[in-house]
Amino acid sequence: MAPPAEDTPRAPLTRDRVLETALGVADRVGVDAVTMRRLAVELGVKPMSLYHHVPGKDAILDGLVDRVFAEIDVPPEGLPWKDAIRLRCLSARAVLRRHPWATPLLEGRTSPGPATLHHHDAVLSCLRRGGLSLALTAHAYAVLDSFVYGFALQEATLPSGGDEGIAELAEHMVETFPAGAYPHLVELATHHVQQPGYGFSASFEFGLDLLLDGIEAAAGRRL
Amino acid sequence: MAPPAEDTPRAPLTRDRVLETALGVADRVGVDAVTMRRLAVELGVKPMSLYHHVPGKDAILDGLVDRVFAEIDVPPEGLPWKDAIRLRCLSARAVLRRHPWATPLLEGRTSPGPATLHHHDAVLSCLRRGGLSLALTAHAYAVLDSFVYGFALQEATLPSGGDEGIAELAEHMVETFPAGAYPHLVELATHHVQQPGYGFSASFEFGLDLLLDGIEAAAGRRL
DNA sequence: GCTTCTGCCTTACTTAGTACGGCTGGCTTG
DNA sequence: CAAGCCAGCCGTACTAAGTAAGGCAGAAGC
Repeated sequence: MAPPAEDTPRAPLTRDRVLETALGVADRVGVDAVTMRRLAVELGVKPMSLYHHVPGKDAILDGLVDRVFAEIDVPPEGLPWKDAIRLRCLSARAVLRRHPWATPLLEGRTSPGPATLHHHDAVLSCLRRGGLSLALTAHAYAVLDSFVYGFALQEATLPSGGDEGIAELAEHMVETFPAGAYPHLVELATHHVQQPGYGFSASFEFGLDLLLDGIEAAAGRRL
Repeated sequence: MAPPAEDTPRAPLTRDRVLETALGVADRVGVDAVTMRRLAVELGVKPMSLYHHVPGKDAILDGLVDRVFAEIDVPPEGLPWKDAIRLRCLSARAVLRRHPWATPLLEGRTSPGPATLHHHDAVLSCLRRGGLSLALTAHAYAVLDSFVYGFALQEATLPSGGDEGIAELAEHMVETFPAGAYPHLVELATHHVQQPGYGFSASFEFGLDLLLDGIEAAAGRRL
């Protein structure tokens, strides 16, 4: 059937193929399914063979985080800092929506990879070249990161079905409340979340613009 | 030695005592040390006995999260919404600094406890009674939560030594960089973080006030 | 005094990460 | 061309952790 010269029983194991497989498993089944044994099966190999290419499971998770950072789009050159940062934040959130399992890993992982470091450096570069002082840059950096990760984290725990999924969840939760308890949660759940046109996502741009405008104003005051 | 009438070999096991012990272990050793076996030892009991008082480990983690929420201070009555929310956010962050292990647990846990729900309801109540529309309340809620959790999450992964600890970490990291790479990270680390008077914490109030002012302005525009 | 029930224990299974050493086939080297 | 070496993979086994199933003993009630 196949040409006998190259039946390639399988490609040789490499760190890269391990990470590739891990990313696939995480996207398809969830990050909890990323176990050494599972990866071994998917690669047609025995568990301990993985250790010849990665130091251990932590290194795999570190590698996954770095791959996710690498997916964040780089904005075109020449944009004003505010627009460039805005695009980066939007892209970061989009990436984290594609890989919801990744968000809890982002923080908490020590030893950032090259893509991670490069991303952070690029953000700082953009702010500084926009004329922000070092002190204000540090504030902006901390604040924007916090917001983007925090928001992504909330989205990651929400049901995957998007805004209708949220509405469904809200209905479920309200049903379990003791009657009369948490009136404002109930109000929000029934009169807002379950209304047509609701979108949790809209809050992201709302908050992001609040922060960006505020940073811009602070920059104008030479802070 | 001891009075024979009541040597109280040990208090009876209860869900509350289990949670109490778990909280202690998490604070002293970290949340990873909260294992069923460890809790059993601390309570002078065998592991499986715990299951007669809690359904499983997840329930214990849920309980811990709820206890943490319960520690958030309630602001005095009669404050303007902005001040009241500000105090709540500051208190929430302070609580999460006391229990750094808790931050990654907050989101991701399904089935929130009564203290958690009550806290959320109180925040919503405050915003609505401040005159914010339901839509703006939803935005404000999502945005503030994201920021507070995101910031706390960053703090949780930072070294516990406070701002000097950060400076030390920054120095360490810079040393591992290839020469010339990540110039802006290096600049930030050496010319800002390691300067006397630096405080990562200051960024929290910076960002919080940006958000609160922005929300207030939006409320003024009757959004 | 016997029953029942509550509270704790015993045993054992499952999943995961990973330490340690063995085997083998292809490439280097004489 | 043959011998050997080594990179890459495998087998075995240990540890830690969650938890399912049933047993036993002392206290409370009939």
